Amino acid sequence: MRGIAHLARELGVSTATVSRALNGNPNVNAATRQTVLEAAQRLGYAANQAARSLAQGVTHSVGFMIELDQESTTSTDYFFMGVVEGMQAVLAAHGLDLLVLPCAKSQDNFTYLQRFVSRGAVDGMILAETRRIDRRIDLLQSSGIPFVTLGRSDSGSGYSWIDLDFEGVMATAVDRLVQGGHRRIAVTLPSGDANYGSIFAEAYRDSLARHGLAFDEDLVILTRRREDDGDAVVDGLLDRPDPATAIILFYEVTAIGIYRRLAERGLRPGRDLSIIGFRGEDSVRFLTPQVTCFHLSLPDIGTAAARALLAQLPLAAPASSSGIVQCRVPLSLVPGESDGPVPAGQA
Amino acid sequence: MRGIAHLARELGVSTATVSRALNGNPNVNAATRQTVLEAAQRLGYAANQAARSLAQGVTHSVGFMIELDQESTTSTDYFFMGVVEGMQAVLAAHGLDLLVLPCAKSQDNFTYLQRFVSRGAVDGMILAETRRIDRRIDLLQSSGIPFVTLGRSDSGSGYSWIDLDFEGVMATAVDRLVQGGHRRIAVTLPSGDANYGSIFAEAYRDSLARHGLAFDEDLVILTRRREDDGDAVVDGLLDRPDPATAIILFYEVTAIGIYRRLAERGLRPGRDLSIIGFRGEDSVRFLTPQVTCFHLSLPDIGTAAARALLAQLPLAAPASSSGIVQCRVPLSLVPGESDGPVPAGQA
DNA sequence: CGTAGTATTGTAAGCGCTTACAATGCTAAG
DNA sequence: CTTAGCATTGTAAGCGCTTACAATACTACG
Repeated sequence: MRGIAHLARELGVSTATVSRALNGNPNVNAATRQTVLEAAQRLGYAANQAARSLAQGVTHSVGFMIELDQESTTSTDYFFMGVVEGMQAVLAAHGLDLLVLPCAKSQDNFTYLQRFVSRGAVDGMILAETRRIDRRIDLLQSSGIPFVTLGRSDSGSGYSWIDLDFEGVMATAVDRLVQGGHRRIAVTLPSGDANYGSIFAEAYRDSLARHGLAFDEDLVILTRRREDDGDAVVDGLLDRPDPATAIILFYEVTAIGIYRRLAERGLRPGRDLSIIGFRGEDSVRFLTPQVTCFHLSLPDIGTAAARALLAQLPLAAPASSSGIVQCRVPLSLVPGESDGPVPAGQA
Repeated sequence: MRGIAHLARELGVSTATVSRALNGNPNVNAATRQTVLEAAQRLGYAANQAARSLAQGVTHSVGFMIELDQESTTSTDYFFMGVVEGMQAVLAAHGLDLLVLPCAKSQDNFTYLQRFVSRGAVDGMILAETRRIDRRIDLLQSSGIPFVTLGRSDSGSGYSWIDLDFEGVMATAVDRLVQGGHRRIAVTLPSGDANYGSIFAEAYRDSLARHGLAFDEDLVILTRRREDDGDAVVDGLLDRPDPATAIILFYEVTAIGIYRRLAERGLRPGRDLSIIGFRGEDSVRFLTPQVTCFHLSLPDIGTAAARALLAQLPLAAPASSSGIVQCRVPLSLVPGESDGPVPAGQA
């Protein structure tokens, strides 16, 4: 606690020797190192972080910037923990600390990020909830600090990102439904300005097009991440001359409301309306029939992001090509009974 | 980006003046300050964090240590974001940065904490998931760093903590049930070693005792935070000579499984089994009949913790008595229809 | 025995910023 | 006209650590 000088004096060596011993510098007598390490342990000494950073010009920590949104607080939550877990594991293995930096939705996320970056508080950054147009990316690129984003963006160019394979998910889902004879396939999209909303929407149109199905904007419904929205979805899709026979949910939790509403109307999921959820969530596990959905390992996202960042850090990176990683993490389909072929005699 | 010296040279003043201007030191000519601030803005200058910390001996940041647990990931969940939101708001208002520090369950949380503390990486600490015996508290106390815990512990003494008013919750719940004629009141408790489990259990026994009800350990059931456990709960409580007529749930999500199982047995929540949940959770909102439960503002917990910490920091703390805050945040009962009087003709 | 070469340690110069203290230029009182 | 007193600015000494470079002590060799 009293600094390296204290420890050095105690041992009768110079601070340089202590520093070298502690940092694994090879130019130290093995015996000396041993002594120093023991003494450090005994006296509970740990190098002052600020001093180290200042002297080395490196912080040994990376930031993960997340946004706090009172509204969708519970949604980010689950996603968050799993991802952080993966990141933490990888970074820790490389001697890096992960600092989760929460930015209130109410404050300017650009300024918030800028503070940490320009102050040199972290060696690298990971961003979440990327927007289609996201100034933060330009900021990071121009500042030259290594970074990775969770989610693609149209801003910046040639930077590393990790994203979900929304295209693959959508293609698989639509293929499956079309296979079952569905031609009126609806979709729910997230309200909000994160880029994944747009991507999911595009993938939807593309997939329909591939099968020669017309796009009908009446089959597109914006939802929040709440079960309540199910009523509107069901009534909106079925009470029309050309009702939808299937729906793909961005927020799987919507299934709860849909199931309830269907039950009220005496209808059954998988027969009267085929439902495919996007991302297997605990809160939907108990529904009967089981929701057909796509699964995903949250920690894997985190490790992927962390690795992508490591590739850019001046650590043991053996000149790994460009160092840029752009990866769409695939999700696997977990068949349930919430979807099925169009009943004979229906459109 | 190029340091305060660069800025100073650019302006033809000394670094001291620049520093003073930037830090709001009153001994600077107003005009000079203006010039400096403008130049800093224009050149995108921001003081190096490490250098500041080293010179000032203060980091202007506080850590919030959380534990990542793949298993119970969903438990910490929902809790996290809301609480962080409150903390962040209060701390930011005082010019402090909040660093969320995730510790993998697999690694030693004591060592993890120690690193950040002894390195002087933060000015203060907030701990979550306090254990009944928690060495981290002793560590923090002996290190002298200001800290607050979310949850009580038997370790340490005279430190600040914020916790939920489990006692109040339990008393209210039991009172309400007894009022309805219940005398066989069961409870579910969290498995795991966090202290709140023990506290909830004690409060349960105390409340029963207050009403002269005997404690029966058969009425105590350990659950995880999953809806599945409902089956065991229902069958275990009802299939016995002296069945329980009511149950208080630590994890409200258990209600989902209970409802399902009751339905399978042709029974109805609120009539055949009274249910009171502990903490209103989104995932249970959709159940019918609505679960009677206790509500809580997550951000309030966060702000309370942050304030308790601020009281210990050498900021604008006007000698606030001892600076120690120990507070049990009350929860409000939100009546639903999942509980009711014991039907006539029953035990 | 002298010397180049190697292993180990010490010396001291920063890293970029803050801040006590000294210095300067004024203003206003004597 | 002098000088005490205030406002403003500059000078320079660290903060605790790392690291280039110098110094020292050995070892092995010719």
